[in-house]
Amino acid sequence: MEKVVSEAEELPKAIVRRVVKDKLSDCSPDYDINVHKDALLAFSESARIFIHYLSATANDICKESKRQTMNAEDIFKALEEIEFSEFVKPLKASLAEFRMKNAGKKGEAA
Amino acid sequence: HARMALPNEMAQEPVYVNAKQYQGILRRRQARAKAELEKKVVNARKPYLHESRHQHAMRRARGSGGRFAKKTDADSSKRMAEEKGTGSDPALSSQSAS
Amino acid sequence: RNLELFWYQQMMEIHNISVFKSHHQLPLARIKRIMKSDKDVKMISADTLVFFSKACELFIMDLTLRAWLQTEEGKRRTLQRCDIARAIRQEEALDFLVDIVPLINHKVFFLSL
DNA sequence: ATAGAGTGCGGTGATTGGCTAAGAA
DNA sequence: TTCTTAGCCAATCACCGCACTCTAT
Repeated sequence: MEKVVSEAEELPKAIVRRVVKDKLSDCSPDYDINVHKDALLAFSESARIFIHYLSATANDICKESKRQTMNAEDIFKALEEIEFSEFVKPLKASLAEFRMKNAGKKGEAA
Repeated sequence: HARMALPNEMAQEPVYVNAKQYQGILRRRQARAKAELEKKVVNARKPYLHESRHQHAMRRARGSGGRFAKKTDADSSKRMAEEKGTGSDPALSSQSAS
Repeated sequence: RNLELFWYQQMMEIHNISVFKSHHQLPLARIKRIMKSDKDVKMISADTLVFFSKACELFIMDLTLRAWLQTEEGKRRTLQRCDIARAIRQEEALDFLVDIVPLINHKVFFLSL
């Protein structure tokens, strides 16, 4: 008798709640939407499963092309495979963001 | 798109799912069945995650509305000499301030 | 003159970068731990981690929108578990969650992968 | 050579419960 | 209508990010 998943492998409730509530206030700006506790748990769990699902798919695609380390293209392909291609565009934007941040950090010259 | 009849877990009426996801769903289902069989798996949600944080919450000052109140030096410092009516009670009878 | 302008522009650039970067909601360390709980996952690059973090965030937002549609249809002001369950049944791409969020009121809770 | 896993150290926001309005039924 | 429950507050401390070193390729 023990817990199936460690709590350490779950996303923090407050953070999931913030993301959900932010989106809800975007959906319904006129009045506030409450979030049931079990609904929050379902969001958290679904997100966890989504990570595993995307991860497994991207891994398959990576192996399929006989490479060892997963790259961005694998993830984009995986997203299309699991029919979340709508995420690809915003993800590319966040990639540029991340590259900018990294470039700004490492490049030190005067 | 191709769909597969997935036996519903607790009803007799099957649910139709995306064929690509069918295998993965079954895999997870049988993994769970296996774990239930060999480990008597139960999901016991703890009421709280950390004992120390629970104790902290129980120990904290509260307004009359049950909300956490701002810490005052009156209670943090051991025994304040005496008196000093802590006139501050931020708790209002009304919850929303809009 | 030009030197001052140059450094001013550099500072603006840096400011823009630091404004941009402040966009991860989900803790990367937690995402990494979740991914590593799959035994097939060995190494995770920094890029990959950021992708998964953002993808996960997008996923939560997408599921929230679809669930909220159900909340509205029920003319309620509280998003509840059944809203998510019905949203999942309404979109084929979310079929992988059918066992995770069942329609009937049962808290069947989860085994990892 | 590069690039990610491991480790340790600060800094900090997630965690947390009693009361009651808000809302599900 | 009755009755259940989610939001509200903010102080501690577990954990996240980031620095570093070490190892693999």
